[in-house]
Amino acid sequence: MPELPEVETVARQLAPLLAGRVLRRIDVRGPLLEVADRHLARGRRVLGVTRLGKQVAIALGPAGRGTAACRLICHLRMTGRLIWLGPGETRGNPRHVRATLRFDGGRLLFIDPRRFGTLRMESADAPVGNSGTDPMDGRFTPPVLAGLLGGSRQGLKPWLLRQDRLLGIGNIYASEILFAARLDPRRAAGSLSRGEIRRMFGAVRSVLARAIRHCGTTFSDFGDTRGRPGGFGRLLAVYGREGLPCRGCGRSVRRIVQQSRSTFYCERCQGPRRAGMFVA
DNA sequence: GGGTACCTGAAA
DNA sequence: TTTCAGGTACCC
Repeated sequence: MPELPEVETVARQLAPLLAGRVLRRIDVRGPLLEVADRHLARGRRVLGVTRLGKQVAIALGPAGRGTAACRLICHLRMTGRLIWLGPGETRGNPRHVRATLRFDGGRLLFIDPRRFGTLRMESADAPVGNSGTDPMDGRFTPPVLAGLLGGSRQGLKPWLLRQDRLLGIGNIYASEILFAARLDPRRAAGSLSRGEIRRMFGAVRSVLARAIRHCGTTFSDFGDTRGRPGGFGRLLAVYGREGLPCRGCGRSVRRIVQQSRSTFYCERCQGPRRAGMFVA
């Protein structure tokens, strides 16, 4: 589930649950986190929980005099989930628990069936990886987007998945953003006009912001005792809607494959502009 | 650039 | 049984 809106939701929900708590111990199953790093985490207080790209960052204070602050970075990849359990609380017998972070007054379960997810410890001043621009950051503007698109000949949809350009966009929101921007996913990323870049900028912001407001597209709770999916799923315009009528024009939504991954779009709404073209 | 691999489970 | 899945590292 985790693209930017889902990870943002997780971080926002975790922040008030974890802030101020002391991390007592981390138990792992498998090679998720080195013994030395697990030891390093003990006894530290949580300063905050934020999103870094698609990752959840748990900032930890120093462990004593002369020690530096650090942070735990969790990447959920495809199937990772973070579930908070208060004192004595249980959730049946959860399968695929890869790590348990034990705090005063509760524990955080890292559940990940496919085991693609990662957990690592780094120093608080480590540079944020992959160097892409966060599209929800105020420094992201249409000229910045224009610079990132540069002269790229890559298709727009594969381009949107690149974490060294924009952070946090994945396969669902890439299709949704291009539908909102009325841009063909196969267009070369570097071929957009200034007006099209403005449209794309607006779509990136509005689609992600709306998905965040609806707590993402699908995922089970945590913090909340009931399993509750994100509310954005029913608002998807094209993703997962192959053959269904486009919400804009009614024509059936197409699915194509780009770089071995599904792309959904509407040929009419995202086709070449007709205005200004010669008519036969 | 694009294809494949990583791993498991759900759905076709 | 086969295919597909919200991510990304690594191969040519």
